[in-house]
Amino acid sequence: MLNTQVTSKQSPSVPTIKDVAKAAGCSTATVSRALATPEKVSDATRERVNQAIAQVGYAPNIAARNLRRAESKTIVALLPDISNPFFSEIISGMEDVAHQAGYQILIGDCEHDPARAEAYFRLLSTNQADGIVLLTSEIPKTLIKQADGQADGQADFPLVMACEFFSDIDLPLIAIDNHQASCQAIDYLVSLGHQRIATLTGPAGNPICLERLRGYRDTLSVHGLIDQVCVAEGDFSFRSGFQQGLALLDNAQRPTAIFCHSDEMAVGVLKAARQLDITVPGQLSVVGFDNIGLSEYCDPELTTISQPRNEIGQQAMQSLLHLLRGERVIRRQTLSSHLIVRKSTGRVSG
Amino acid sequence: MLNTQVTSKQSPSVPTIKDVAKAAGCSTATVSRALATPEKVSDATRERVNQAIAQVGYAPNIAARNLRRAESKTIVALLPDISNPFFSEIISGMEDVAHQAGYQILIGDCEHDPARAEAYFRLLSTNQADGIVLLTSEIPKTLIKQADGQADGQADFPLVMACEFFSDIDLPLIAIDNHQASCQAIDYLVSLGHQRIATLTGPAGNPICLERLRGYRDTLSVHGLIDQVCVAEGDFSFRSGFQQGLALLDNAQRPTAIFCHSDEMAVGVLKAARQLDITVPGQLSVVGFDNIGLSEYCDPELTTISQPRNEIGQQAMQSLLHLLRGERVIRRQTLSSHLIVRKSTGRVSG
DNA sequence: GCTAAAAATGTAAATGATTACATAGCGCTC
DNA sequence: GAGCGCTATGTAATCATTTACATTTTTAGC
Repeated sequence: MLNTQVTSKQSPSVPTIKDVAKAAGCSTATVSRALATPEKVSDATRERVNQAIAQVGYAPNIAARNLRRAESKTIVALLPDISNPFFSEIISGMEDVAHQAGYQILIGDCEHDPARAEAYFRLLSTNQADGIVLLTSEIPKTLIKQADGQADGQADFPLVMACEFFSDIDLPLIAIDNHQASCQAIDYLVSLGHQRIATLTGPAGNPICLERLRGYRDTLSVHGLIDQVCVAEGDFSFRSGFQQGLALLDNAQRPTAIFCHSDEMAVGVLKAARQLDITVPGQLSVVGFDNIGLSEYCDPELTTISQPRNEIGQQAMQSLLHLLRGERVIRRQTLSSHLIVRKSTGRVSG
Repeated sequence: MLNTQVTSKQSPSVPTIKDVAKAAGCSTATVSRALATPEKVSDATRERVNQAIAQVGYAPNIAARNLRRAESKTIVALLPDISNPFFSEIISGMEDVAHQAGYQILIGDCEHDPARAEAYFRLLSTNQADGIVLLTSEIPKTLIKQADGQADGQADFPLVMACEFFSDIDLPLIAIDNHQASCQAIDYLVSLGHQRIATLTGPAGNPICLERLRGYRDTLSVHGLIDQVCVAEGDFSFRSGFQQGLALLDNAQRPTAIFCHSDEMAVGVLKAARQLDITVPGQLSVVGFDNIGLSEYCDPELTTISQPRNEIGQQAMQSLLHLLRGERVIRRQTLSSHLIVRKSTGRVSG
């Protein structure tokens, strides 16, 4: 008689739910239930199953589970540029909540390339992702329109926005009040005696920058300074801060204060001022935005607006999880920002 | 007769390979082949299949594919701290290569927590990830030991290290020569006349820091300055640079130069010097490490060591892809770093 | 035009888990 | 002790794709 105990599988292949069932002396259904809905299984069986799992070293095959359940337990965090430290704390907040709920975060770095954004959106339709937290408005709007095509107006498309938003598409949003934050910064500068206040925005057309710009204009208006409006456009980077800083400052009629839409641009402006021998805050006040780690360590330390980044991330993920459970979601959650006064701002010089 | 044209599925559910097969008038196997191995299908059929795919709007279900192929096309990039901008460019390099080959990058932020690292390693055994690029040595070594348990000594475990490494575990590694880079920095400082040169390292025991420390010691030794060795320990952050900077500098016998193991720590040291009214580079020279974006924008601009971060990422991913294909892999790839001299270093003052 | 080899295609099993449905067992009531 | 309801469990279909193997068709050589 031949050896009937042929090794049915070549190597000690990774154990499946069948192996557990065999070891526990029950069916695969019971094992599955013991894991997914322990309360539906008798104490004795549950105990046996758990021992069997430990004994054979079982770990569920997630691809199989995902296939059957038609979900991936993966959330895409879509952002414009991973090298911007602004996002890391938001991601961190998202991960806290996501991991708790058994979800993973896939970071989608668009690098300002629409094709990348599209690729990440495609993950939704191929069941590789269950939802998206959108941290940029720099993507083709068609991606959302086609995805969001619900007749009832109330999108149940699993997408929430954080920080950034679209002016013409209504999606659940977690963000600060950019208009108000901007007003606060300009008010503060005016209170220091500044009259020629410039602002250095992010990319043209970016809705949050437009909000901030509106706050800038409104506040100047309130103080009768509307004819002093002076706007330069950057892209949030050190480099654009430096370049636009030079352009704004190398000028007899130069501003006495610059309100920047990111801390990195503010640091670029600081460098431009140094190069032109303009002292900060003596001859120039600079305000940043975001309160990234650097703002405490540059010279001079940066006056800036702080966003509750971790909380934004948490809330965004929380909202998305609600959406995924089919629950209704708050359309707009506004978290509070605040102005942090450090050393880069001062009273206007004679 | 009843309406036989009952909608077999409730909603216009997402099309599967069966729908394509039906539309193209062939079997699912042929459709699958037309996609995976087009050369095995006749021109006419391939054409019909492609049209059918476009017609029904088919996209393959990845979970099913992953299950069947027992792979995930996902690579984990495990790093100690996502908020460190040093990593973003490496990730970017990894993504370029990975996407080209049809792989995704899952960023695993360990946040210095071993449990997180373990969770990401578990993705391997559950088929949720195909390989790991390890960018930190701050993980429990047992994770690798148990995973790497191959008798032949030549690990075919799908893991490569980049930048960081273990002193006692031999894994494929892509990195610069930290010892040499450190020698170069110290040599340069000595050539400027410095004798009391301190070094501010990363976390104690970190192998790359030990390498750099060795270079520091060796070079001082060569110049007969071995009795001037002065070492402080940080953790790569702004904050630790500032604190250790104060400790090193608030002292009559203070060093005239500090070699920091990260740019952020160097910027922290700059702040400490400002606070103590020590001019840089007049009374103190500072050298950083990594050449992150900030180093051109701080004051003074930072002399630092540049690592080819994008290339490191590319090579690391390339090596991992080789491993995954079962090919042999270069155990150690050393890329070249170089010293970038800016404004934070100068001749020692009388 | 026949045959063998090669190419193209189809059939059906397999991947590993979940779950609708069926069934068994038990305790309880009347 | 028949009937009911409840819990616990098993059976087998299902998810969407890939692929070994079988079968058919085409090509080429003579």
